[in-house]
Amino acid sequence: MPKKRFRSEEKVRLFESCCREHDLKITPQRVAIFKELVSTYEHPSAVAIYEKVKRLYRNISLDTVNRTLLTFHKIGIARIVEGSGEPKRFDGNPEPHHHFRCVTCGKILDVFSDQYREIEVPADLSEQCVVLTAVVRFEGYCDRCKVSSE
Amino acid sequence: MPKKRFRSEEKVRLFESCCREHDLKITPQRVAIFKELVSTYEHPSAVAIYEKVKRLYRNISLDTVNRTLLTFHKIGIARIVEGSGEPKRFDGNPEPHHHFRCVTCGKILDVFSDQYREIEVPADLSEQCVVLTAVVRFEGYCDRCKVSSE
DNA sequence: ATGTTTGCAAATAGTTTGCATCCAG
DNA sequence: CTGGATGCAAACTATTTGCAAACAT
Repeated sequence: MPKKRFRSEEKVRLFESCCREHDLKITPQRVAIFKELVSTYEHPSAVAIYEKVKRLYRNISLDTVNRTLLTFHKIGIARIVEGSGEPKRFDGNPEPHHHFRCVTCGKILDVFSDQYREIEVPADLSEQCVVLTAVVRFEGYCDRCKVSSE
Repeated sequence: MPKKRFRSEEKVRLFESCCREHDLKITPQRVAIFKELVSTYEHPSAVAIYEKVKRLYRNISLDTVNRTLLTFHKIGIARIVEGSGEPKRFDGNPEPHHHFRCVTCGKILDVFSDQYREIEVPADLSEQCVVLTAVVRFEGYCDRCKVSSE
């Protein structure tokens, strides 16, 4: 039996106990979506996962995939790495700086920090790609929202 | 006359020469949108700018604001700091790591780098906010797309 | 003069919501 | 059994596109 399969089954067991912790039912759809999510490095969209999972579960709906991924995000199993769902936000400040984003209210703060004035690009990345920008992105609760999150 | 006004007019002159460089016509709408963009730290959305500019130009359309901001982004005057327009993308890898995003094809690469294993949160930020995550976000052209961009 | 820019309307894409049915616990 | 989960349809939001009229150069 290939090593990969062992790893995957182990992950699924961890996933299932995580579901129980959060009072989420372990449905075949959720398991399938989870397996798909952790078996790729492609940072898939909901549609991409939907296409793959549909092979096994012919009549799964895209909505279920969407809802499930958001649920995974809520309980910390998945991260959203692109597309916040919020409308585009613009910044006209040309000075190099970084950003903090409040996950509750969406407020964006500028972070001017000497420690990150110049971000060094890892060698193996700059060998592969043309890197134009490098920004540190902090997320959390802003001064207003942190109170209600305690 | 307040200092702010001088600064603003100086910026507008720079803006106008930038427009000429890129063969863009200097329209009152563009100037108004530019002024609004550079006079705020709120990282406004197109709608937010639209609301403000509408006070001066009663019948400006939201589409113009949208198109103008995208144009600004294209010529390097504005940065998009939230909402790529792309659909949400998910990552099931729990290991701390960073991301590179290709601005052309949208591909996202994982960046595992020792230099940024633990990102230090600037003191003045952590005093204000509860910081949950800190990620370096690189952008540029991936190995495939860099060829056509040369 | 002329070609870009604008404003309007319609189309599109991604996501969310409401609701009846279904199924895991 | 029973409440949460699912699938379907419809609603909603942000954004984009097509086009005629208006305007900067």
